[in-house]
Amino acid sequence: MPLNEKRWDKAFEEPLYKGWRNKYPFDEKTTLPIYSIDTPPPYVNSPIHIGHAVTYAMMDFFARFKRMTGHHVLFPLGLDRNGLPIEMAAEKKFNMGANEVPRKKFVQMCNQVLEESSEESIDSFAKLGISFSSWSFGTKLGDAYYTDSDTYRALTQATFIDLWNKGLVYEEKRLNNFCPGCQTTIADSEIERKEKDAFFNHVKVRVKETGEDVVIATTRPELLSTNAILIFNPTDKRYRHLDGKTAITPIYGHEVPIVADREAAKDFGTGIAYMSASAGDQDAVRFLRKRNIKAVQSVGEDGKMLPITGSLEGLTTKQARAKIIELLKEQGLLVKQEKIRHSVPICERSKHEIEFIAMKEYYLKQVEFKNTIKKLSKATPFYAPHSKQILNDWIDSVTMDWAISRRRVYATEIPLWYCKACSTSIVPPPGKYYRPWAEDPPVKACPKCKGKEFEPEMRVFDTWFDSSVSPLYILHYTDKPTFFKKAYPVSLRPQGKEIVRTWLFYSLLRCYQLTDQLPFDGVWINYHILDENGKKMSKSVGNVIDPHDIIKQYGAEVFRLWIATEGNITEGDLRCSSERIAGAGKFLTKLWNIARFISMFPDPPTKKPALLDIDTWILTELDKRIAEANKEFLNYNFHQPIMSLREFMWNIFADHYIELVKSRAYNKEGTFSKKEQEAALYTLNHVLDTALTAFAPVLPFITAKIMKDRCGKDVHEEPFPKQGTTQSTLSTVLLTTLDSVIWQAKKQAGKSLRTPVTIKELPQEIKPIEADFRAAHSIEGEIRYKKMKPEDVVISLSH
RNA sequence: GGGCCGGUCGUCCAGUGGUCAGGACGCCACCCUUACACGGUGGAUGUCAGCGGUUCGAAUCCGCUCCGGCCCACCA
Repeated sequence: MPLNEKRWDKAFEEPLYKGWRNKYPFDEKTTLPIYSIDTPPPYVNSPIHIGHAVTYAMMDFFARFKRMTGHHVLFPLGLDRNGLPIEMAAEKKFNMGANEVPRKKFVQMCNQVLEESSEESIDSFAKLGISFSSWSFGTKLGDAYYTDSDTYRALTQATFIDLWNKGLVYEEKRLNNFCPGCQTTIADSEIERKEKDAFFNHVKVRVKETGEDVVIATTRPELLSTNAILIFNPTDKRYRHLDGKTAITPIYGHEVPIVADREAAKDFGTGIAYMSASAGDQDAVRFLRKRNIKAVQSVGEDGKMLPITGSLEGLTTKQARAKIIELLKEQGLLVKQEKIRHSVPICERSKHEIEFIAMKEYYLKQVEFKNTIKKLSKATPFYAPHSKQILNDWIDSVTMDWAISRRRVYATEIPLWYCKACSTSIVPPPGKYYRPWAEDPPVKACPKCKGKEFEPEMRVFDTWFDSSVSPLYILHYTDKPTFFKKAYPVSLRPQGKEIVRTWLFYSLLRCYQLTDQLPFDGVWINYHILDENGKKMSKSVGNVIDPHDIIKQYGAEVFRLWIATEGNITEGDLRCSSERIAGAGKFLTKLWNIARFISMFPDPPTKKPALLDIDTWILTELDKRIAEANKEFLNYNFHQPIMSLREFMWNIFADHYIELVKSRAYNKEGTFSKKEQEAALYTLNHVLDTALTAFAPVLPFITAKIMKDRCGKDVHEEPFPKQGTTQSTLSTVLLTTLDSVIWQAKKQAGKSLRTPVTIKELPQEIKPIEADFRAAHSIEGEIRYKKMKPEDVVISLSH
């Protein structure tokens, strides 16, 4: 059946993607090998950005390819709805703090925000033609899921209970990263750094034994009350004589030791520094742990100074800093204030400066698993391989266990109660979703002291504690153990490089702790989409490209083709410009017209006819590309094979083969036999069908439409083409050069390409295809064949 | 300070030892040749960041340097 429309139109996409919405459900009873993708649930609160669009489209390449190679694909859609961003959105919307309203009310407020923002983001995915297993939210295998659903939270809690019972969780009071903005402890991985202006305050300190003054430099003078030690570098001659002496803390008069320590930098500040037991930064935290100095809190959980700081009590750290500077000035102890720029730790979400406060938190053991995770990392293939380094670097830098408890509201509750009488922890049985703050404990009396009064745990989990069990969630770890056993590990974990230290690391840790196995068969790491100038896209800069607009303007298919042709996102960042996306679309028109041309001829014979040499030649060329696609698609490399197929279709198949066999396909003058004509028709159709099938994972729309309109078949039900066995000896370079030489000769003479020519001698390789060649170039007269280069062919124009 | 990625025509990217270094977009010229002017044919444009080394031969391998981007560790 001939194609009617003159060119590909993005309007063709809508009925197609609508038709795919329920086309690829997951059947747990499948006998096919299972291929599962642990999709990264995007956060609902913000619309899908271009990076999501690109990476999800690529996951769709993988899913469609795997289906065509005989796999049953689990490709779930998930949305992440836990955590701070939702709380912050709710606080903003209702202009109320989370702590100002009853918990129940605040959870309702969060739910309302979620209600309003959830569905919109899915729309872009649908338009992109993503073949998710399901688009409806539910609890069946393959269903779309929310990370805050009761089922998901029940799984998170069940895994906590398991780890608790295995003795991998403990509670301890330690200096922790505390974000005054979020009012909660946060993990090291949630800390960013920011350059800030500050004053380096040079302060005199009296040495007790010698009576001399040394000058220390500090950016945090408000922590002087908890001064624990003065340090200088052992190689520093200026201070060597002070080793083992005693310093008297200014203002407070406490006596502290002076010691030599390698961590003191000779050339920084004055070379001698004080270390506060309340820790001014992460480095100090580590130092205190090393020297076994007991942490003393000087800043309260509300960010205000505690009584230990004397006259600073009740002030914020900022006010306290100003006040103590005044006090030091009054006493003549402030030598000078030097303006410096230094980096301070800030919370990656609220951007507040981190305070280090001693609080009791739950920890999950991870330090003792470092070597194990290193091994898991080693055993897991990464695409691209060099991305593994990001993970290994992070593993090496882990020095403390993971603080998993958070003092927030909209997240999975820690499922614990405590006996009021004897403080025994009450752990419920796994399998249900528990909200201790709203429910009674699972026991009537404390198993230890028979007490009947209980205190609920109010804290929640770090959201990565939820996300890190996504492989277990999508394969139904707890409720379908038989299926889980068959399908685990997940086939592929695709994710961004920026969450290697969180999502990937924690997933490996937790899934291993729970299952004693590698969670993934492979990890695919994507880099980022930058704007056309190579800058990171951000709302404040205003260089954000919305995938919605791209799809609206160019269509999803153009966008998908651009993704495959622009470069390789597993190798490095890619730049995105709408001009280049538009340029990619030209090939769709070309492909459409190739198909339209071929579709205008009568149907080819169903049985393969005897082919002419030139037919075998094009099949051989096609085979090379099919072989490459089969090999590279397996390694998640779509860029090269698609470029190569595109080049083949345009510059070899259309430009040379089609031009050369056109006359035979029409056979208007009866120059060719019916069999020969059929051979051309067969080859034209066969190449087209094969190429369309090979393009189908990347270009699902146009290939489906062409296939359907021409012969009623669904290209996505076809098996991926296998490499054929055709062997042709005809040289592609020779043939294309020769075409070119003749076209050029006609052009230079200002003649039409149909102008008859006489060519007395041609390279001998052309002899087997003489009839096609003669017809294509309108060659008249006798031709002799000999060994020669195509460039040396003499063309004489007949008229 | 450590790590990763990159530095190839005006622009964006391929190319990981072997003939004149490819493509796309853009540019120039000619052509509406009955699938396609979102096309065709042809053309211009590059000391492949720099220096040194390995090799018969290097954009490609090794070393150093410089320049971008990102991550980590950082300085009281």
